[in-house]
Amino acid sequence: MPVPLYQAKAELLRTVGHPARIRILELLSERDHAVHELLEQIDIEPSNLSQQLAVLRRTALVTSHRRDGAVVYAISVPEVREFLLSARRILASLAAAQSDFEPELTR
Amino acid sequence: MPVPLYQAKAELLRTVGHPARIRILELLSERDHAVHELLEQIDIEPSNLSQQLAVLRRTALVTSHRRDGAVVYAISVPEVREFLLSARRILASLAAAQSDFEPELTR
DNA sequence: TGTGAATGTGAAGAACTCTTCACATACTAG
DNA sequence: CTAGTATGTGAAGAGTTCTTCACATTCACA
Repeated sequence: MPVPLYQAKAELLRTVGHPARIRILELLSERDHAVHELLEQIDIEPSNLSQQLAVLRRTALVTSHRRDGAVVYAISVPEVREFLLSARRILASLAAAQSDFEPELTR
Repeated sequence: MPVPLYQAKAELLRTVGHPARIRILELLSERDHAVHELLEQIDIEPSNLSQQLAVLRRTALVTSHRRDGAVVYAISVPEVREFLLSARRILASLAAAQSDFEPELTR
């Protein structure tokens, strides 16, 4: 096994592991968004959004370009969508496993 | 969209986003491992391994039970495997996208 | 029951990440 | 050119996560 792969994976996961950044990636995986459109959807300060976008740019998960005077962001690789779904499936599965026990635990 | 879902996803991703914990999950997704078997494969202190296992237990990603005097760990939900593959696919895709440009950049 | 190997825990400091704020830059329209 | 809106950056402090270390617990079995 290539040793630095764990590092790279860990970095990727930590990069995505932030509520605002997940929100951004989910919005972008529906369609490209201008920064001001993201701002309408996500409740954070403009400069904070900018910071989070910078983090995603640094890891090359998103790309940006200027269109009609606004900066438009896009997902750089389509695999991101499947990845987010995959995370959701784990959560669903964990939640299901927990609720199997809840009847016993809550009585 | 359910608001706390981003939180939960972010937490999950941050939990998995650690080299040792990824290594553990990959080993466990091949087959169950006793703690001392994990120790042979991963180069960290026993107590550190124990800490990382505790983190994974807390988020219910793994389960443990004692078998023949040793503590054996197992993946709790099978979706973890697909999730890790999914992460690898993004990395591969990002790497491919980068190397498309390398010829220009390195000359 | 006593010893040793295996596993786990708590606490502390180092290292890292987040948010915020003040300011910088970019571009558009008047 | 000038004002105004949109976007980005740097730096500081608060908060969080990691690693380490000393020690606790568990269990097998002599």
